[in-house]
Amino acid sequence: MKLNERHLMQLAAVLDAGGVSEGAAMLGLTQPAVSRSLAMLEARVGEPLFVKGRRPLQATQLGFQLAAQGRTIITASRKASDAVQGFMKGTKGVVRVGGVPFFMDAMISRMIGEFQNLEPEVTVQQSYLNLPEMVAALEGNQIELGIVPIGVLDLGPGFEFTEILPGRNIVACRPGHSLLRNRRLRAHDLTSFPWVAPLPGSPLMSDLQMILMSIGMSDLNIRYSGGSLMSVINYLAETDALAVLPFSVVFAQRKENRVTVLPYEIPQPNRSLGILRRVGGLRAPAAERFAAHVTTSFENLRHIIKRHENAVVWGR
Amino acid sequence: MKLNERHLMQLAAVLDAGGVSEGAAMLGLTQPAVSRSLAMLEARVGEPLFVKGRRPLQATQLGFQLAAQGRTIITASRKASDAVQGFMKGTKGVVRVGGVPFFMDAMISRMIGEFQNLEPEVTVQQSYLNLPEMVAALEGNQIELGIVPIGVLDLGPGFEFTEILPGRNIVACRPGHSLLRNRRLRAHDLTSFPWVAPLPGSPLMSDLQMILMSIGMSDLNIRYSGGSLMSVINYLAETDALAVLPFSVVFAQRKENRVTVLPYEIPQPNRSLGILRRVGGLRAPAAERFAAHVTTSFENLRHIIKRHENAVVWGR
DNA sequence: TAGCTTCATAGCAAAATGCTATACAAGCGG
DNA sequence: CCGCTTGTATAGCATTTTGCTATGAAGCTA
Repeated sequence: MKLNERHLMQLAAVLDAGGVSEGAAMLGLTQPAVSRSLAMLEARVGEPLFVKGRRPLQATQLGFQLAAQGRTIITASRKASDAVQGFMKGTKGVVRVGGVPFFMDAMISRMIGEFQNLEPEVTVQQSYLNLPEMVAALEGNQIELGIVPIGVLDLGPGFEFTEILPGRNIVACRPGHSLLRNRRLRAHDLTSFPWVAPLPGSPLMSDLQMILMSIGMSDLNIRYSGGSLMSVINYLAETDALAVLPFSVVFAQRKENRVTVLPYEIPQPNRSLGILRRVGGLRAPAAERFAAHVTTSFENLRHIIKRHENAVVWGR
Repeated sequence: MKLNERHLMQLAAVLDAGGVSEGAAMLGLTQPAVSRSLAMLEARVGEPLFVKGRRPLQATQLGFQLAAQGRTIITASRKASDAVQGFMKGTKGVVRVGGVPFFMDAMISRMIGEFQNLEPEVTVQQSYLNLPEMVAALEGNQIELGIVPIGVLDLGPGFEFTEILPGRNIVACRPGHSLLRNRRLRAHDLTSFPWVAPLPGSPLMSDLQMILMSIGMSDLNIRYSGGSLMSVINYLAETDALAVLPFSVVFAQRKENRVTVLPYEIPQPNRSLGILRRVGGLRAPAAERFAAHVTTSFENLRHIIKRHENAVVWGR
């Protein structure tokens, strides 16, 4: 007993509007069209849906039950239309963002929150990815956007990279660390403390290698590795350990005052944080909106950093 | 932007089945039919719903969102079909029962419970009506069944009355009432106690008038009136008041032992409790089932009463 | 009972839907 | 890398459905 969904919708409209003519008008149809639909539905069902010879129109119990389903069909249909509208305007839908863990935790998660204060109907699915997986995920349409630091731009065609912040790493430690009292730090000062290692495969890991070389040490005393940003910060706050972190990540934590910058010059990576996406990919207006939001947020952040640095010699 | 609901359903089926051909099969259609539907939907939406040139078929985010709506449409449609099936078998739907208050409270409410243990998907809407309103409600299709005591069967055509229990009233009082100790009660013994009056307009009210006449008193000492069955029983249990009640109603309360029958013969009404319904009315299989259940329940009750009376001279 | 309003039916044109047959494209194994 | 397999898109056609206008029938109200 398969019923015609259109008929169910018309039934619902008629009951809600209180008459065939009104229901037809509500759907933008003529009265005879709806009248026939009801007759066909009734014939299909084999039971009366209306009490005959009654004005104003009165539905049977079965009529009410079917109308209830018709109503949910109407609702679903309108939701579908709304989803399309919202998708095109970028005010609805799902944005899947992959990113390197520390930046996601330190900055992007906040920006997602800000963004959703403006666009509450956009859902964001965050995932943690480093460059290789990110490229694969973009190509496989698993994510719309990637947040990643990239050096040489040799990703081939089909990808677009929007720079949002120049890469700049620092050595981080807890406030009150004994090294902060030294006027001029030497390399061997740093090697006498334990270090936190970033995740293997992350850009920071190769940066740590660079520092190692510049310091001239073949290996550091690494006692902790694998933690997320919160873990690392918690760890740094409790110990005298040192870690290589992006400056902006530490800057974003300035209000909490749990980590600070050790004034020691380290070699800087030739790399920028940016938004990676497919250029030939599918339209995803909500993702574009989010990308724009992230871009302007970082633009603002850059100014804030500059003002901050002018005001105080931060980290000393 | 009005989308075709059928297309949305097909989209959902295709995504759930994992392919156009499988989705088509699931809906009992051919692959080209569904393929074209998807193309039309995509054209209407103006955005791709599938990632092109990918096998296995991969939907876009928008495709997923629309499919979700399609899925609810499919569900609603199936629910509508189920509602029809259930209606015809009498296993689904709404039964609206009107009845005289005391019988509804004493017996029918229990039977509704029993019935729904067998037919959990039938909803029952109970209302309290006396005969005139009940006839109007049946004619106006506000209720399917009425439970009412009727004397002369002059309801005109279009109504059907199924007798379920002969009318038999008794005088009720609390167990331990002083009158129960009297061997032979006289009329004036009863008039020296206060009485509970039934609701005005109820059959019991006219029965009370009859008793009044048989006792030869022009008025009784009425101190309480208007209560539902529970109120009346609570009242009787607390006082030495007397009340005219249908025997079966008191019998139904025998386990609680809060009211009992005073062994005094009163004139019996020429009236039977029964189920009233429209004969030319709409089919209502669930209501028929319920009516059958009530009928057999009362049939059983009649036997139980008989056995009970054989075993003990009840009420003394 | 007359008149008004509202629903049902008739008849027709246009669109949508379904089918079969066939062309096309993506993955896969040799 | 080529052909094979599998699955999707397109073509063409018959049928059904859907929409409209015009008109008839039926309740309600005065």
